[in-house]
Amino acid sequence: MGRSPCCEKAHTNKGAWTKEEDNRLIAYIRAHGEGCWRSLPKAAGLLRCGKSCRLRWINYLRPDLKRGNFTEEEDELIIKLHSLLGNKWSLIAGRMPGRTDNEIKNYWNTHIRRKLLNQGIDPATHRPINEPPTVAAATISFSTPKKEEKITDGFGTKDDKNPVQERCPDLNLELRISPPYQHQHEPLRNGNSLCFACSLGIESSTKGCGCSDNGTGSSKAGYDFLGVKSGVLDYRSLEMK
DNA sequence: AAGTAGCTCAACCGCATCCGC
DNA sequence: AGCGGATGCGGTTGAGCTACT
Repeated sequence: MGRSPCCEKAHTNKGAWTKEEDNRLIAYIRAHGEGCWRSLPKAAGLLRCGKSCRLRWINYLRPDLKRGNFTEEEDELIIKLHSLLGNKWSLIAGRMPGRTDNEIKNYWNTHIRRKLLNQGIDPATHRPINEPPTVAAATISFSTPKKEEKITDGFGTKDDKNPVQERCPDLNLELRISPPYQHQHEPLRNGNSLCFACSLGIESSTKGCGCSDNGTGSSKAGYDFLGVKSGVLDYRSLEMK
């Protein structure tokens, strides 16, 4: 059957945006707000597809964008977040106010990757390139994998015959996480437990999560994954998108 | 000055996911 | 529950720029 194209390609501009187009888009969104990208181009008088408008706004025109070079602190934060989240650029961007996923992705590919390689660190695994295999490996789970679901996590695609796993047999690519050992015997003070996704604010609701946050706010309960709450990695101070 | 190799980043493409019906 | 449209995401491309020969 096939999906219909997101827009009528024969009647849309492509390539670099002109100042005039930018102004039209800015004016329209200021007047009407974001949303309904599909109908926006027509309403705004733009010969662009909705996707293109959305991308232009999010990556370039949004007033809250920081622009400019990344600081050393931002570098380190990107590296930390990437080591936790993999190539989940939108999640990483959500924890870096004023930065876009596209910007971070480009910056990673052009600067940080090379920087890590120069330091002898594998940018995919965040381990020394020549490090011998170790026994322990952190395992992270954002959700219960569906049957036949393939999950990409920045370390490759997880299949039964995952070549990455063959190369790195110590890597547990099931990516599950459990609370620290003592919590398994010692319930949290308020009786709640919280999954990693809710703890980091990745899961926007508990609908598909199943943790016992019950909408009480992810900052209230939960264990301190990698020091997220204790300040080793303090993401609470960072705004969400 | 001309050629070209390398780099950067805005933009595109296709697929995944969400959500209303 | 299933379908289909809308939106979001990550990988990739290519134009423009700079550095080097």
